[in-house]
Amino acid sequence: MAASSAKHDVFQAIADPTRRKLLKLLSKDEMPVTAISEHFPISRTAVSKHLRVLAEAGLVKERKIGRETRYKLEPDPLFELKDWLQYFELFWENKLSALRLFVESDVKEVEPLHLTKEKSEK
Amino acid sequence: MAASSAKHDVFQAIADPTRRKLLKLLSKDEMPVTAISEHFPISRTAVSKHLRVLAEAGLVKERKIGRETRYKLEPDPLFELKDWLQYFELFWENKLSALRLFVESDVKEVEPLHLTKEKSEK
DNA sequence: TTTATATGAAACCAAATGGTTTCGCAATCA
DNA sequence: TGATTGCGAAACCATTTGGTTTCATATAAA
Repeated sequence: MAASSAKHDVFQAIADPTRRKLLKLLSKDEMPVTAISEHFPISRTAVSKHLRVLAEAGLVKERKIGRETRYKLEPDPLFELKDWLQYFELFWENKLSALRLFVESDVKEVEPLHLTKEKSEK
Repeated sequence: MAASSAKHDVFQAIADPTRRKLLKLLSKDEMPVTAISEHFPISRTAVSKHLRVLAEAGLVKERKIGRETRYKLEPDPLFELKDWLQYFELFWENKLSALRLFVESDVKEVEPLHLTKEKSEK
């Protein structure tokens, strides 16, 4: 199951900014194509093609209702991305550890990259 | 800082499987181009081009040593990806919550989105 | 039954992408 | 001083990508 065999994988699907915007939009509501396209400066057909790419990657699900097709987010495939990222998290954590050491050891300020705070530890 | 202005952003950089493999490889060691290319079925020049894309996205850092150029992973830009993902995590967590509720309350009409079978009844 | 709406399919196009081969140039080795 | 190695730049190529416009079809509304 979840045989993401298709020609479009998640990584490729989210590479395009329009498609990323589509995903956000469809996370809020299930929407028909025409309504969706109103949020974009490109043609309805172009949006439709993006939607197909997303569908092939399993990121949206379509449902026909009368003459319209409604699309909605299907977030599951993003797990793959999360998994992939996880591996690298290891490395930035190492960096953060190094940074923490550095900060603790004295010296001035170091623009904490991203961390809110926490890990004051000890 | 981190003004990811360049023409290649992280999302696009990781869209290509070869580049993803490159990132993993370079997470282990800093390596010169020729050594790197030995891990790939494509030409050294092609690898070099991929490396440039990654560099533009800030995902690798190059260092010249004598006649060779060594590349290593620079994981920071992946934060952007993580942030982006985080938004959607909300949704799959909701799904899990919904699922939990469903299972707990054993109602039938909810149409378990993705799970083909299992826990369909009680 | 006509007419209008919603959408996908097709054909087409320019630009980007992922490759290749050839070439030039610095840096090291004999 | 050559000769060799490591690498990027350039030119080139086929395919993919992100768009467009036009057309066909199914459903809904008059």
